[in-house]
Amino acid sequence: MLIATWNVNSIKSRLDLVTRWLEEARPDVVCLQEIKCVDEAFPRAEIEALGYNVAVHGQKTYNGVALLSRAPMEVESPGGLPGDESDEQARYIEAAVSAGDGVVRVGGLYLPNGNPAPGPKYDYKLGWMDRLHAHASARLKLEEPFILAGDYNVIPEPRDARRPENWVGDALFLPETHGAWRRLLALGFTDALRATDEGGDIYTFWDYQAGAWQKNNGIRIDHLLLSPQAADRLVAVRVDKHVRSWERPSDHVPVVIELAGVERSAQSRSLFQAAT
DNA sequence: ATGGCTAGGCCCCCTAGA
Repeated sequence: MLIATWNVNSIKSRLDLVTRWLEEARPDVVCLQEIKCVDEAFPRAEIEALGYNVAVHGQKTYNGVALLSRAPMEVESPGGLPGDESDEQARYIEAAVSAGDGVVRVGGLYLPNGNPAPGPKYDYKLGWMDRLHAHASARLKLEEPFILAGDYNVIPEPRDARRPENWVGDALFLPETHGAWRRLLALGFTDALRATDEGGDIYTFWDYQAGAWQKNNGIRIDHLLLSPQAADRLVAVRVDKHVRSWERPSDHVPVVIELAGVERSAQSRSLFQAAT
């Protein structure tokens, strides 16, 4: 079973690339972030035509998340991250996806950027991370395969940036951000990429500006965190870096994991096969 | 990054991103 996350930076501007990548990668479940549209404006029919069920938690202009699944899914309603009824930003969606004779729970998230820090936006980021911690802790008690995937806007360590010195003082790299990230992992999550590759120079975002892509001046901020039951089944992780070189790309690229012991849909394929 | 792109909005200049 292939599960992916991708910040597409507007689904309307990126629809052609998204369909191209879905046909190429054939993931079973996809978490999309920054769709930047209301639910009604999501290009549902075009995605469904590729064999996906679609669940959307959007808003006008900013943010917005969606889940795509080949298998039937039961979506948590209403969307949004629990813990603050007054929060109107569309940044979290969760569903239980049927997988063989079992279920895989997937939470798709778009964690606030938080800049400039300090300030109200950074306070919102830290508050959001506190709420994510509380929600994740409750979900882990279910002892299910659970994947929290998305754009975390967190550079976990210096090796996750080509130029870490550029990020000192940034909301993505501040000590308080790192503390909240580590508390989340300490609940019992596994950072999927780090479970399979201890090296540096693995990035998921390259800025549009200043030739960042050409210089490989990237950062790793898109992550899949796995519950113990999911980590036990982790087979492989892949960053689809080549998508950044496509025409009119998102500034983020897809990250894909393969879980074993969960039946693959007939049309999906193994990461190992895809890599050859 | 002192912000060099990119996207959305009601839109010819602003906000936001990371």
